[in-house]
Amino acid sequence: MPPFSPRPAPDPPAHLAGLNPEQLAAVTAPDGPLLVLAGAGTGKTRVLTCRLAHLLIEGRVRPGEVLAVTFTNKAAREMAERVERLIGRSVQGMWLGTFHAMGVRMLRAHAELVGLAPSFTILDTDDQLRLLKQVIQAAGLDERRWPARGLLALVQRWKDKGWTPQRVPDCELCEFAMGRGRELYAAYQERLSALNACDFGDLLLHGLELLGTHPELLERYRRRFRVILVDEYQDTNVAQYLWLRLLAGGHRNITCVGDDDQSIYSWRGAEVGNILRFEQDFPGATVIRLERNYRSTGHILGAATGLIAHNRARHAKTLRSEGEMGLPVRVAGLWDEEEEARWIGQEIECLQRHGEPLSSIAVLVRAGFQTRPFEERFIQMGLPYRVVGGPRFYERQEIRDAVAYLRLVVSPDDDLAFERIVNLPRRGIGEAALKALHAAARASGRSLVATARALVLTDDLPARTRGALARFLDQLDRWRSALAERSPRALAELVLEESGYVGMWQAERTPDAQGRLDNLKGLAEALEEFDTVGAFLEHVALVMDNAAEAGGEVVSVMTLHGAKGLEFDTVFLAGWEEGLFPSQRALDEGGQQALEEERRLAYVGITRARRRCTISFAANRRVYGQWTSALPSRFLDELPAEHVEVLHRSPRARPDWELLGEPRPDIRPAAFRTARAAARLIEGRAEILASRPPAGSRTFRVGERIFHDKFGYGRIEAIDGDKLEITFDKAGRKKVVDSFVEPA
DNA sequence: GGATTGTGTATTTTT
DNA sequence: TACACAATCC
Repeated sequence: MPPFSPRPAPDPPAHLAGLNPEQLAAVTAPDGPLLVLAGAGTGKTRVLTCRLAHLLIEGRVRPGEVLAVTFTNKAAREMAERVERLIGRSVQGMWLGTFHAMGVRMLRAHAELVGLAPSFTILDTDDQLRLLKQVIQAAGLDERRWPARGLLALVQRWKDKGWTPQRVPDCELCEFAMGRGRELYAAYQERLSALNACDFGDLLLHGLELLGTHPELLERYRRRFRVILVDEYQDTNVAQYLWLRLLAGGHRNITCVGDDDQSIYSWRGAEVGNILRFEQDFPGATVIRLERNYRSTGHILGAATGLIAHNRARHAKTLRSEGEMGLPVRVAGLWDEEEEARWIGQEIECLQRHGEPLSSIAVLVRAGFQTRPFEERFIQMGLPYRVVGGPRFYERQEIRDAVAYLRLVVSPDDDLAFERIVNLPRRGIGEAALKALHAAARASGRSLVATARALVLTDDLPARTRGALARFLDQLDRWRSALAERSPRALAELVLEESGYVGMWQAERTPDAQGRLDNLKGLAEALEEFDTVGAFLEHVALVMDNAAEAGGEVVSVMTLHGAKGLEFDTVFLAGWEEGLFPSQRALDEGGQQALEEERRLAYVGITRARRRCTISFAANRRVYGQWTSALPSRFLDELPAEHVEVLHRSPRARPDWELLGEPRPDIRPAAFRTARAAARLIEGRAEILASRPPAGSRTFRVGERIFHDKFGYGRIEAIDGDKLEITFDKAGRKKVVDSFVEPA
């Protein structure tokens, strides 16, 4: 060993190792307001978790003094895990979770201050709709003209803005039921508190009311939460923003991390303005930009930044790639959605054959219904896939029913749960009986179950109904007494079995009945993890998680919204057509703002890709069963040409061939596994081989007669570049791209 | 009280 | 096209 070795620079503490200078600055920033503008793939989550860990390790704050909020349970879980790994102990005592989870926690502690009992229930969407429907009926309005759905959307929007009924400005009122919106909203709130219930919006709205009207309480929480951290700040709505501002108002130790370019939830109340205005809200705030992207290759990043540069309302950021340029973003035009699915399926098979894991591949679409052609094709091919974010476990009908049973057993006065399942399975307690019950309940001011107990002792109901109701109440009592004796799981099994609910599905002969029974079994299993049924119900209300999150060797198919926060080596962005993406709705109603949000969505999509990004559009698409033609999305024109390769429909259906390793003979395309599938594949190939020549290769004249595969014969009315306006003999006037048209 | 026909309407979605 | 819901009939 040499006698004198130069003293090595002290290693940074383990939790700070590997951070770049900007990240380090954000992590170690002093107290006070801090905004971290973190572009896509710049290590946003890492900075947030490291900062929290750093503050704890340095002893600047104790776990019990931290409030850390996220938007999803998944993000909260991830954050907890990562912080625990960094600090080497549990985050016990910390307030770490979603806005809503933190809201309930606060509200349970002070429920009586907003007129609720601490055991209040949290309603799901179904309950809300049922309640609103009742409110609309009670107001004597025509339910068809003023549907509960519309009122729900409106009330939700108002709550997102932090408005109680009194605070709704007059100008908002013309929208619903000739200005009666506020009155209906107020009636709904009254019903909620009569039921000792809250909807999701209330979890924050009540909290806001609580802190706003009880200064001593606010002071207490301000002292308690010495440090506040917020993830995805661009997604906060006004209520959440006000809540944070109240809590951070004293010490102003608030760190917000977000990216205005990834704000895609304005339709759910998110206000990009919150992040754009941070420096005004917290004067003297430190703003740190993270602009080094570690995720995507140069071409992908170039395409994404070039696209987003078309937006005006944004914090200017310049994302830089650290790595190689990689492959340009490919753009492919296909004939219709089926061909699009076929082509992408084939591309994926090719990747798979060259050793790419399917789990590193995703197909992203604008709207849920677009997953269908992909599912059909992938099933046909035998390509393993998963639609991520479809109907969520706890939103399934059978699960909600089962949960309603449990709710009713735990709290007999839960009217909404009662209504949901009194006659499910059929017990002969129909609409008429329910109506009578309702009337009596209103008169006595008691719950439906309590009213029913009284009513079965009288002659007010027909004997048959009375018997049925009495039997049901009896069962309820038995289940309730079993509550103390049995484990949550055993209780659920008892209730679902004895009520005949399981039997109802067993008797059903529809193909999905077995799936529902499996789900019920899954529910029972989920109950194992809870000590009490009550704890489980709280979990269900707050954590509408996707079950089966566990990955496998499958391709992910999901919406662009669902893909936020995820990344894949290979991404296919399908359906880039005017009217679909950007969506018609955004185009029609939202003006510039909505268009910019669609563009941000496109930006989110492209930046999900690490190495390969392919965008496709179809010339024809079935919309509500009608064939419609569409033009390529304007976003395609906005991609900088130097980062894009337009694929012409050539026989070379072999993407990225040279960049990938040698074909692995042991992985055969799935389609070759069966002879029938092979035949289909050949069919698919043949179509691509025989496809029309590339756009612009043929010239047309106005007035020329043409033929179009889907619309038949027609006459060219106008020409705009490669777009033709054609009056079809059968299908009417349409705009189509010239490559899909041939001379008659 | 329950089955059947007809009508209307369709993004994005976490909690 | 598909599905959910409401009015209608038995």
